[in-house]
Amino acid sequence: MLSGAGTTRGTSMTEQTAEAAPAHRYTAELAGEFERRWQQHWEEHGTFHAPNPVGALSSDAPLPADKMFVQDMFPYPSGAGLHVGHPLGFIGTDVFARFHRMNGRNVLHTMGFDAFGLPAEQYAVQTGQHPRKTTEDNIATYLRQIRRVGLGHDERRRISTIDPGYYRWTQWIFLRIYNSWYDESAGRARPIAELEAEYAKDPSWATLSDDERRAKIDSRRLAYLSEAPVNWCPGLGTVLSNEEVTADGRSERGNFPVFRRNLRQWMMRITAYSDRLVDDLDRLDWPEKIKSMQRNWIGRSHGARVRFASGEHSIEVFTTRPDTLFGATYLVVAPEHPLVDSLTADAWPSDVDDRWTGGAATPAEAVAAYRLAASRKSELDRQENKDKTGVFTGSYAVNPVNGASIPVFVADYVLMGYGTGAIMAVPGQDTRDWDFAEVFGLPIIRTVQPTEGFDGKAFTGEGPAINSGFLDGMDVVQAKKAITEWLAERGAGEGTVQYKLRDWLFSRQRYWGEPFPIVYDEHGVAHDIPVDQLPVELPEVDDYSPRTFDPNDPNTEPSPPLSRATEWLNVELDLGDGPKMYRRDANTMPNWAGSCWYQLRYVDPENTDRFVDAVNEKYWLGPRPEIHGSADPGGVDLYIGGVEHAVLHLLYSRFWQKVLFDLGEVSSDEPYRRLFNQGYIQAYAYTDARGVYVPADEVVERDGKYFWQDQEVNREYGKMGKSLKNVVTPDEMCDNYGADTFRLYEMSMGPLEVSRPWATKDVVGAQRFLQRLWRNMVDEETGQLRVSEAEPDEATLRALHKAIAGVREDYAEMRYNTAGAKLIELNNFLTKAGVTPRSVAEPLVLMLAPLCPHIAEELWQRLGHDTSLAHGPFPVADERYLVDDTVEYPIQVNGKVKARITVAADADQEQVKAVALADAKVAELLGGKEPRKVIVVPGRLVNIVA
RNA sequence: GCCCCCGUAGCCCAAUCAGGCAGAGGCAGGCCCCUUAAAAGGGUCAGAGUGUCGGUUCGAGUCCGAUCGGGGGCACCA
Repeated sequence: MLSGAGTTRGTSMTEQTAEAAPAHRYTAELAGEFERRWQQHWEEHGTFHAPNPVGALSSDAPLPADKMFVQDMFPYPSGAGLHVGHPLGFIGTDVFARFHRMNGRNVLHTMGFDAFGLPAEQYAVQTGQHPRKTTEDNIATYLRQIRRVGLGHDERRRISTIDPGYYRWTQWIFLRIYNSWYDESAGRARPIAELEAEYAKDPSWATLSDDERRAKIDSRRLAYLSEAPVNWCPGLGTVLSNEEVTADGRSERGNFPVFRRNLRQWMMRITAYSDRLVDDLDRLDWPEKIKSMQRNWIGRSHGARVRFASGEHSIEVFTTRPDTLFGATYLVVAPEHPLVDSLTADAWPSDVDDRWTGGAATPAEAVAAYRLAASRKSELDRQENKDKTGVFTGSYAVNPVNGASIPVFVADYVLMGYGTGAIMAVPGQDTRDWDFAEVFGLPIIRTVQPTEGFDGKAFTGEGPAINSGFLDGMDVVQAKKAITEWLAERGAGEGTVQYKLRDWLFSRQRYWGEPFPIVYDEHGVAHDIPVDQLPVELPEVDDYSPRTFDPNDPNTEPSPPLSRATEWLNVELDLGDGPKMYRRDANTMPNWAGSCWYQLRYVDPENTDRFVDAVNEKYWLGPRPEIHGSADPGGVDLYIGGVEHAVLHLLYSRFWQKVLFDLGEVSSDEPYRRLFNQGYIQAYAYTDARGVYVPADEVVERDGKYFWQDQEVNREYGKMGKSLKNVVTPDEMCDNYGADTFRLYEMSMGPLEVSRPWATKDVVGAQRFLQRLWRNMVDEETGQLRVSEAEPDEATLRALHKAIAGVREDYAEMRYNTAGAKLIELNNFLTKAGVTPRSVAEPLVLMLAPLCPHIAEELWQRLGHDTSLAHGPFPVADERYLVDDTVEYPIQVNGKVKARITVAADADQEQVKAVALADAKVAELLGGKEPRKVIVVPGRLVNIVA
């Protein structure tokens, strides 16, 4: 037994049962015995091997008529092992995969490991054990745990991102991206060589120096080095992507402060794909929640840039509401805006409002003080304190639409990182501007007629334009169009689209990641490693840690561990102009790199010539418009995982897929056609009076209160975790109940997408069902089969076919909880009947197989079949038994059920009505009067309105 | 502050898409059988009018509008 927690009682009870129970009862021991046997059988027979059309994994036998690619989100092999929450989605995909496999599909279902990552590296830093060793040990544990659950994986397709044979191709894809540029006019990525060829057509190209040409090319690459503000996290010793930084400016992992620093780092030009990443969401069968999170993150907004003259300068603002231009009563620029210094006037105007000066004698003093204060505010301060602050620059700008002179302010409610870092403030239609205008006593002009009865401040709704000259009377959409055209004609602005999405920071200062396939020459110029020299393998090092610093000290520099591996770092290579010394890139790729393309490697894991063979890729992942409609992007048929990767993995992966698609490397332009988010298994945890967690399995409930060792404890609801002392493991469940019981229980707890509390005491219900089903087919005393060869009666056939029809539909719709209930119902029918006809037992076993494959295989074999049921057949309902001869109608009088009648199923509405009115109880209630109305709902009920 | 999802027996959930008898299934509970005893055995019984208010309808758990409670996402993004 792996874990001692919570198993003492269970084990002794199991042993006791085993002693007392009939020899052939379906107990945890018996289940465990044949579960191990069937797991071995499947492995030895390659039961779940899905043949490829071509290559190493192809087969001589003809391919099945249809395919199905089912995938779980790439697990990280944590050292803590699995708890019962982890396999929930895995079982969900397994049931789906098994159902479709039984229906004759060629089903690809496997699982590999996203194995680079911080925990193994941190463990290595503490213990000196190589992260590869830690990771491989964890993978072995993980595989042992999932094997016990009976997942039908094609184990030939197991991959791991840390294998050089895998990350060779991760590096190869990086180079493909590096050697590409985005052609805006074509709307797709193209090889960088084609850009160079286009540049070369221009005679001036030849006049440029090598360095100038290189710089021009490099600035267009989809993977590029950039000296730009990045998220520097001293506590982790690495930089982070925007997606890895929480809204309050801390690292998602470790919760350390993150600072903006200018550093030279690798970036991925994901912004080139902003529009396609938004637009193509419409072509995906994904939960709306995830789509809206991605839309939100990309943050596309349509608007206009407008230029306001201020002295010799021009201040460009971005607005989504150009229609409100007549109501712009002041401008605001961000404290970091490059024009701030030149806009700052020498002296205040004589009539300056006291509120505008910040108490300073000159604008320069006021602005300097304000900028200093703003720079000291953390992201968190800026967010939490929404009181409007700012100072007047002393300058005025001209509103291009009416020539009005309006003051220019510096205020930190305008962010340099979005739009142009400057806004036109329209307090009448914007709450933030209204708040600011109130504090500073600025004029407010309404330019949209508020709806009647509106008594709020800023009006952000729709309405006709007012106080807006030639726009008056237009609705918002018309006015936007008209003013945008007006501005464009005068060169004062133009329509534009703005995004929140930023390029993806792609380098990390860690050891345990993919090295970059890049070297630098003596001039610091980057060169890519020739493809035939990949992979660039990680060197052995003595010290795995990056330098970490005081988490609160932003004035520190990243120092990656690979920069100390000097022998590896400095390398002699022949890159086409003879052997020369180069210096390797000491950064590694972020954890997300390996998971950006793993579905492609699952398809062709052993291919050494290509990352995936084109024929295999098209077969498993290609678009299938004939089935999914003309807009079908292709991709994995069902992808199940948690919602936490909504804007990380799922966005990055889509981006890589699109680049590879543009370059002609793959046939689908989306990686995951259908996405499904499973819920989480949650658990109760208990704390004592000191707030210390106590073992959850030792807590007892009395009168709605909870006690541990006779002291009352406080109940919390949430995650399962070691520190919360409430972990339940799949190993315990397999030991105490068997894997099939565990699978059935997890799938029966509720719909897959819903989070639910774990309740070990409820698991017995699933076991009892399997016990009864077993007993209906196998004699508990002798172990002999006890099915009847006699033909079942009509009622039994009706129960069977009703179950078949319902269960089939439930599996197809992933309603496993109701599928399980229907199987229990059918089994209860057999229990009551006291006899199990073979012609019912066999379909029942087959229908049980996706949920509980081991017991189903065992019974199938005992029923006399010598091949696995993994490939079906799955029963098909006979329509004959789905329609009843007679129907019982409840009779409502004024909406309340008062009587029941039974009529022939083919009776028409008039006949049903006649029988209903003739019913004695109904006649009595009507008292001889004519009903006002009689409603007959065919097959359902009759309602009489008296 | 804005947006999304969810509130059904003591508990987990069906029925909500397409309005038509509130119950498929499980846990816990009562009773009976089996057992020297026990149960993770067998059988059987009971239990809520669907968070609240209002509307539409012959008829509402289901549709619409409020409101309360829980969960999640976004948040000075112009």
